[in-house]
Amino acid sequence: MVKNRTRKEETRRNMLDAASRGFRENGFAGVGVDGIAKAANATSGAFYAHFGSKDGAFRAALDLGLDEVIDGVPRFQRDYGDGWTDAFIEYYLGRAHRDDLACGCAMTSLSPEMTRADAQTRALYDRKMQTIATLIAKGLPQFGTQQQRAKAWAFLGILIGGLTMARALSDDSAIDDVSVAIKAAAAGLLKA
Amino acid sequence: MVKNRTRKEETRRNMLDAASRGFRENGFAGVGVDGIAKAANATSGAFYAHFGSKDGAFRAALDLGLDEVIDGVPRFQRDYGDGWTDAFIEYYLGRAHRDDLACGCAMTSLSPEMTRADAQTRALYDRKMQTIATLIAKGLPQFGTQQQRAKAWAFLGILIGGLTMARALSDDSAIDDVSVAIKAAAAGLLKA
DNA sequence: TTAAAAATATAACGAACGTTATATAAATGA
DNA sequence: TCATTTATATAACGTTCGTTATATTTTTAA
Repeated sequence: MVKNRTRKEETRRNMLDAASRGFRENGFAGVGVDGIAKAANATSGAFYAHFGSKDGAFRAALDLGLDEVIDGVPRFQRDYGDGWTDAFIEYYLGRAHRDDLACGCAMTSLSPEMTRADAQTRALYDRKMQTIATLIAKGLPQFGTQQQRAKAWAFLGILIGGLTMARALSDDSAIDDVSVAIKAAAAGLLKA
Repeated sequence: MVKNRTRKEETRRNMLDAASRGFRENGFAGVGVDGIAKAANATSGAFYAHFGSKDGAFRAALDLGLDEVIDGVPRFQRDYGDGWTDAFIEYYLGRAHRDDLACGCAMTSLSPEMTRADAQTRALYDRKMQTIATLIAKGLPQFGTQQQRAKAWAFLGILIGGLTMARALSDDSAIDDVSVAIKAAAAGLLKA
């Protein structure tokens, strides 16, 4: 029983990993069920047993990806204290995260896909993004909850847009210009 | 000769329009050559005669889409003078632009596709984005060219990320919260 | 050890994919 | 008007798409 549960869950985890990478790198329409299954050393049969549909797998990947943010933000807040936003900005637009298309933040890679997602998936996105905004707002110096929340949304917006733009560019010095500018502006808008 | 040229160019324009809409709404992988051709009341034969490949059509759509920005920014600057940035922000995150997935700004809809585009297309993106940044920087109050350019990049980043997030959300009040917050932050980062 | 159940693999479906080759239609220049 | 060129349509290529049905393997419970 334990062995079975372990084996089954490992297959699922491998496929969820492959789906997460695939959807982030290639978008929902850019990767196929067979491709995801093959990347996880499995087959489409196992894929459908676990996720029911391609949309189901995308939803699971989105769920996991946004949970990584929900887990990550409090970790930054715990590890860096008041300077957590600077550390987070540095990480988010740093080279390592910028270059990691397959495992980077789900907010940047999957948000553009939401306009094409089904209602259930979009509802999930809404809920998780609200949670993320709340977590960020709690970590900002208090100027009243409303202003905190507005700054949290702006913070998310500039990070997502900045990373998207930096990744879209090819020229190294342009990428650097954008990264530096976004970092400064993201820090600045929290202080204002 | 004139009639022929007109007819040919009209077919091309129809297909370029359909490609622009299709790629923005569904992403590069989310729409097919036959679908684009059919949406333009044409066939794949004409498509390949005009664009050579699907990548070629995407490149043409990107080219046109970023040119719309390159034409639009100076128009805002001419029409609104010093207040052009506020007008631009209001337009960019306004309901009409937010809801118009098919014809909205190419920067927001196509930037996420660039990581998967070929080298030629990415080089085109680089060039046009530099042009756009320059146009925006020229319209900002002078604090030295370097700071202007940094602010231009940050301005683009927060608009792209903010619009992406607003479009990704489903709940109307959440969309409103994000839009309001992004508008204020975008205006604020230019004044700082 | 063996029957029952659960997990995974295989095979097949019609449809759509990007692309090429060829056929038809339209426009051009003599 | 009539041959020639150009633009567009049609047909077909092999491949991959998401999904289902069925077969096989693995695990579980007795």
